[in-house]
Parts: sequence; C-alpha cells; structure tokens
Amino acid sequence: MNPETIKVACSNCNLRELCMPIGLSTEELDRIDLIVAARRKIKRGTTLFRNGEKFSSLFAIRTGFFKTCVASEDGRDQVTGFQMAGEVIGLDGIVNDQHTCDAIALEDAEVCVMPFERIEELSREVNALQRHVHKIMSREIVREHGVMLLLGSMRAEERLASFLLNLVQRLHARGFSKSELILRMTREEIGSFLGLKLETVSRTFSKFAAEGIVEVKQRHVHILNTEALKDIVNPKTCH
Amino acid sequence: MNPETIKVACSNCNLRELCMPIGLSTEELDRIDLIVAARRKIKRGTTLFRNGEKFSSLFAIRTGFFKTCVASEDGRDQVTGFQMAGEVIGLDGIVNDQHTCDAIALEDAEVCVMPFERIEELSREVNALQRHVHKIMSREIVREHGVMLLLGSMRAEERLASFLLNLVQRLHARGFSKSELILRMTREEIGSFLGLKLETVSRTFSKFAAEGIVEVKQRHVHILNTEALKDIVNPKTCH
DNA sequence: GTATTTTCTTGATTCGTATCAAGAAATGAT
DNA sequence: ATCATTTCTTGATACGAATCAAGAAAATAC
Repeated sequence: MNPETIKVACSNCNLRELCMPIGLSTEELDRIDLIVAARRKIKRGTTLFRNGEKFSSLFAIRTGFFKTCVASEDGRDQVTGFQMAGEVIGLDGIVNDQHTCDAIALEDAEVCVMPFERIEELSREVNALQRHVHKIMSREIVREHGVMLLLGSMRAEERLASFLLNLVQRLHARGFSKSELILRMTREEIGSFLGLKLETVSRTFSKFAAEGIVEVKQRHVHILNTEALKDIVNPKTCH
Repeated sequence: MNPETIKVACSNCNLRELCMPIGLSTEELDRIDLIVAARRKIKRGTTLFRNGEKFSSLFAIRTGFFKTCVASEDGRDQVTGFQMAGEVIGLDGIVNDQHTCDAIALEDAEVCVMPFERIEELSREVNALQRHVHKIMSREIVREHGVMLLLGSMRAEERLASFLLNLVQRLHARGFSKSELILRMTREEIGSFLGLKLETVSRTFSKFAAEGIVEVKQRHVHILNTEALKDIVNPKTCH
C-alpha cells in the first residue's frame, strides 16, 4: 500500500469523527473509505462550485476555510455560512441536481470529493452512514434556523457577539484556542453573513474593544471576556 | 377493504405528487403506503410538536396550515416558516433526536404521521424514496438560503413583496388562485418571519394598497399587479 | 523595497424601521 | 346579541444602522 492510498482513506483521517459516523465495524470502515473518490486542492479565492453548476458530489473539507453565498437576480449577495475542516458542503445541490450557491475558499484548502451516488448507494447498506447523512442535513437546517433568528431579531452587537462565539466554539472543537482566533474573512463578508454593512461590523468590533471584551488587531481577535459576549447575545432580564 | 384503510393510503392521496416521489412501480407504491402510521388532527392554535420533545416522526401536512418557530434563550422568537398541504415538517428533529422548534397549527389541520425509522428502513430498499427524502431536506436548506437572503439584504417592501409572491406561487401549485389569497397568520407572525415589526407589515400593506398593487381587507389579499411585486423584489437597474 | 490595491477605521449625516400610543375593526366568548 | 379580547391601522417620535466620505493600515504586486 503506497502512502497516497493511506492518505485518502477516511479510516486514517484525523477528522473522521467530524465528518463520518462513529462506531463502525472494521468492515464498514473499509467500505466507507470508498466514498472519497478523490482529493481536490482549492486555491484561496477560487470556487469549489458555483451556482448553476451540475451537482454530483458532496465535499468534506480537510483543510482550509470556505464561505458559501447565494445571489439574488439583481446582484445582491448573501453569505450563507462559513465552513471549516470536517464540515460538509454541497447539500444545496441535491434537490435540483445543480448547485444553488457559490462555495469560495477563503484560504488554500483541500476537500474530499464524495460522489453523491456512491453515498446513496453505500448508505442503503450501511445504516450508520444513512443515519449520518440525514443528521448532517438536519444539522444544516437547524443551523440555518439559528441564522434566521439572528438575522430576524438581533441587533448589530448581538449578531457579532453570536458570530464570534459560534466561531471559537467550532474552532475549539477542532483543538484551537477558546479565546483566540484569526478571522479568515473580511469585514464585508462578516457583514454580508450578519446582514450588516462592513462599517457597522468594524464599529462594533471597536466598541467591543473599547469595552475590554475583545482585543482586535485586523483579523486577529482575542476574546478577553466570553461571558460578556454571552450576556450580549442573551441579555439577562434580572439583576 | 374498509373506507378508512383506503383513506390512509398514499397511493390514493391527491397530494401524493407533493409529498411522495413520482414514477413508482405498483409494488413500490404498496410499500410506500406503509410509511404513514396514522393520521392526526391538530386543532387551530395547538402544537404538532414542540422544542425539546422527542423526535420520532416526520409529518406530511394533509390539510391546514402551520408555522414553525424557534426561540432564543431570552425569549425572543422567530417564525422560521409557514407550511401548507403537501409539505413535510419535522426535519429539524433528526440531528439530535429531539425537535428544536415548535410547529403550531394556524388553522385546523390534519397530518400524516410518518415514523422516521420506517422512512429510513424503506428508503434503503426503494431508491426513489431515498432520493426523495434527500431532496426534501435539500429543498429545505435551499429555501432557508432564500430566507437568509431576504433577512440579510432586503428592505421591508422587498421582504413583504417576496413573501406574498412566494405564498401565491405555492398556493397556485395547489390549485388556488394566482392573485387571491387568505392569510392564515397575523401581521405579527408575518413580521416575525420577515424580521419586521407588525406595524411595519401593516404600513407596508397599506403602501402597496395605496399604490394599487394589492387590495387588502384584513387577511384577504388580492394581488392586482404581480409584475409590480416582482419589480419590488428585483429592482430593474436599467430602463 | 516600493507602488498599488485592498481592507479597515472613524466621523458626519441620512434614512428606514422600531417604538410608543391610541383608536378602529374584527373575532371569539358568554 | 353584547362584551371582551385580539388584531389591525395610523400617527408622532426615537434610534440604530446605512450611507457618504476620507484617511490609515495592511496585503499584494511589481
């Protein structure tokens, strides 16, 4: 077995717990390895897939950072999410056999290409995989409910606080710091995601910094007071 | 075969094209019929399921109209969607085996209870069903992308215009008028969905009425100028 | 290393929607 | 049918975020 083969196998991947079901038998694991047809490298700033392109595969992010965005007919666009290692993108393409958003790498990235036909085939036979696929899609639906709550009912400070907490929480689950993070996206992209203009994002960062809640140096963010951020998102009614 | 049995069968249901895959063989159709464990009637104002409740089934709406809403810890809530006959709700519950939103009937309703275990079991064997389940979930993800675009980048008039067009389009697909509709929800619920206050919804309705785009009498809406609504959603840059 | 471009910050002002308020209309209960 | 409640409309005002603008800082290209 050459090193390349080993490298492509999910069974040896340190992200397995993030993108694959757990508790598989050895036999099932071997079969799961067949899901990944290839690895693909995406240069920063280029697209993994684009609105309108034919859908054929889901992509598990191995390294790097993506944004997905949808556009309205008249050119407005909306960042619908930021995705990092272990997360799966492309689910939007299933319904009409074509992608309905753009996925753009915010830093050099590598993804596992998982042809959806193979996923469907194998998930008929490996129950844990079937369940896993359903959970991934359901998780995305629930995540989007949260974004709708944010966009529909929160003020700028609450949105940004919520965004920062979500990011560090996900980074922490990947072994990074609970309090330090480097933003992979511009103020404009954050703003698009949060339904704010870039100036408002910048001002809100400055406000948090002035209050001693965070330290911000460009894209390097140090969270000094996580509790304060949580209080901003969920204002305590009492005391 | 008694009338009751016939009534519960998907194969005889006039909504089949909306909630079930098409092009099934007779044998497959017979098996699909087994998915629906029961029918359940929901009185107006009562919940079909509630945040935190154990998830066990998806629900296909036979008659009636629902809203789903999520709540933040501090009590804010956000309507995440309005669902009508032929649509499936409960997908949010799959990921953590419990529902993460409330589904409330806005008028007396009846749903088909489809135990998710049966769906999974059968979709391992009936490829069309498997594909169908995936498509339903993907469709919900795409729908939510659209809502995010609306909430993140549109102004009040655009949101309401978009909302009305979406509603009539779905009603029309069910055989109702392209231009007349009866709103099943309050201004406050529309506002919650659109990220607006009820007063703003009311004012915007009045503005549309003053411009001759719609006629509004309480919950009865008559769309006089569909094109104008479309222009509001997608402003033409040229001419 | 310098020039160019992109990104970010901050200030002044405008604009859209929220908020507060009060009354009207419709709906539901008795 | 009458009363109570809910829902809706409209007006006045306040406030938060957008917009416009300009300069600073960083990233990238040459």
